[in-house]
Amino acid sequence: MAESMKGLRRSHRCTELSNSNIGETVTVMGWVQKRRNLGSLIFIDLRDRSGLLQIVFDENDVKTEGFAKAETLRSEFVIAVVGTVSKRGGAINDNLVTGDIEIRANELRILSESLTPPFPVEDNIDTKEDLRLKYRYLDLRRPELQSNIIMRSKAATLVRAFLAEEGFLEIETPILNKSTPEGARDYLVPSRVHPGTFYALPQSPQLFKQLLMCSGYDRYFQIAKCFRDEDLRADRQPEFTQIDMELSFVDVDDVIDVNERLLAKIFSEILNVEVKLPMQRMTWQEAMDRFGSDKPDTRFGMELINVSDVVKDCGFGVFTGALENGGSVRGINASGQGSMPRKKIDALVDFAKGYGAKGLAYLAINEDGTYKSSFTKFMTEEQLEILVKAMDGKPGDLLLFAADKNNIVYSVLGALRIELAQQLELLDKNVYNFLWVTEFPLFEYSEEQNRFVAMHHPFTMPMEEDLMYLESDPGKVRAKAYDIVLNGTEIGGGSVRIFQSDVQEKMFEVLGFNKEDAYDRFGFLLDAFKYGVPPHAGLAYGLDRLIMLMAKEDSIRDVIAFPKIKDASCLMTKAPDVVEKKQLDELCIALDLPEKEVTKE
RNA sequence: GGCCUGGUGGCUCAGCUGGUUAGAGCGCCGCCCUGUCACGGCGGAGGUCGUGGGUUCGAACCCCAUCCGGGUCGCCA
Repeated sequence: MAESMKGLRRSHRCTELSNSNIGETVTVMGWVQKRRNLGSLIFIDLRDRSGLLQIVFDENDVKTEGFAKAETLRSEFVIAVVGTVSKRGGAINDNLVTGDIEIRANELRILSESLTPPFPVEDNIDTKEDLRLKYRYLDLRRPELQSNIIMRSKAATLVRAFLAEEGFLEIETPILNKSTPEGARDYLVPSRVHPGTFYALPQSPQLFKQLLMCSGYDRYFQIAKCFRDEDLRADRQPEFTQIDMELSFVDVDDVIDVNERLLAKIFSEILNVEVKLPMQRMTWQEAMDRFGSDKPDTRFGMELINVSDVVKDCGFGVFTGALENGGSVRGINASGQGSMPRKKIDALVDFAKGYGAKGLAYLAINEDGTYKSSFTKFMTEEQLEILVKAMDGKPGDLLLFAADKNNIVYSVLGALRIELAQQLELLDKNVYNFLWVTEFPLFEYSEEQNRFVAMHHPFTMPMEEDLMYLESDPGKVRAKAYDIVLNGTEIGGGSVRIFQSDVQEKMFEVLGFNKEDAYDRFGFLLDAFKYGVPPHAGLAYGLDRLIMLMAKEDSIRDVIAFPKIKDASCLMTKAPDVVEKKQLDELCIALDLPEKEVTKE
């Protein structure tokens, strides 16, 4: 019995009304949040994206028929109400923006009825996420998600306005692309016109934005959808959004400068947080040495301390063995945690093993200055004392040590540091610590592939002073690459690009591509570089992660309208799904599946 | 692919070492109620304990398998 809204026009959103409108006749439309039926007086909280507004139905105002209709109202019905803005007849509700007014209804129309929703449409973190995602359209009605989505929209608008002001042009790049060899797995799209061939969805607009620089567009940006067919995480979705930009005739500092001002603008306008500029910077090596991470969370201390020199002659084989294998021994001081129960320490040891450690050595300093430790018996009193001193250990502290190859030590202690901070509740979501991490290594060695691979991507410019090592000692070469880190999350990254073909060719050599391979894959870019290419550099943000942190959420799913679950499927639409055989035939695709039948006739 | 964790009315949970009829709050339905806003009062409905198998006199609970979520490692240039 849905009614028409014919003849009515919404005059205000719920919270656009205030006591300055008292006496006015208005028309409001929205969803029934809640009804309170007192018998011959019915209160409704009306909800729209702006908030809540109380409607009161009194038979004297709304007539017998209208009142009877009001009695049938239930949660999530969509209604239109014509009535008079009035001062509240009862007490003021301080919890509502509109808590001092109400609408006395003269006319009610039920525009749409609703089933009882499967979960309450209110801020409520308890409902299981799979249910919320199955009914995402209801979940999205909740104020928390509405405010996240609205914040996201505001941020996008600000980005566009700011970058336009700075002379950037917004240019779209193709979604149907050529598959790239390195990097993440591509999502593939079969070509009907060219059977047996596939487009790839973009992992980022990287090559196109470089070409735009070649074409003279100077300063480009795009709020771009990107796709990577890899496993999901709380902060990783198979499709996500980048704020992507590229600039010509610039170097590292130019990119950093414009982006610091962009971030400051967004945080100021949306969160009213004033970001101090310039932001802190740190080289990759310093970040690893101090925090065991290339995206350090600088909201708390507990920094790594290298004690390799202190323990090099001790009797503890775990320590000396690691050093003999070219590794290191490092520790963190969980100050004040010396009385941590054995069970909890054991859990930390298990945690460390999850990151590749063979174990985790600990030393608790009791309040009386004595030690409780997993390795005291291997070291002399004097050696222990020097170690404790190196760690700045005080009574009541807990020292944790990892001994292994450097990359394992870094990753174990880096992760442990975050884990402890979480346990100790040291992470304040109201604090925003920005950090630029610079001078990343150009390559990392892949044990699996037995060769160097690009840490950022193969078009990243080496630092001038390291160019001489490009062939002789690639592992030593640092890149003009930078990440922007916020509270331990990488929210963006970029680099200065190679624009000289001889450097680019050397780069490909180190990566193990021969000239033909390189041309086959990136020939269009290499050719473009032959016709006049400006020095250029760029950066891309993960918009989802940025908004997640601004909204103080723990998952990017809470800032994406229609996210996918862990297995990359959508609980609401059931994508991905099988397709009709006819569609496959047209694409000349035959399936060769392990088991299940997958095609519906 | 590995590890950790969860699945009990619509929702959120409790349910002891395996023991009688599986409970609570909220929600839902009906009746009453003129100032509620966590409205109130009275009454009521609603459960294959994710699924399949096993152990047992007896299984929500133990075992095996499996399905569905979440976190994480690998992976993500």
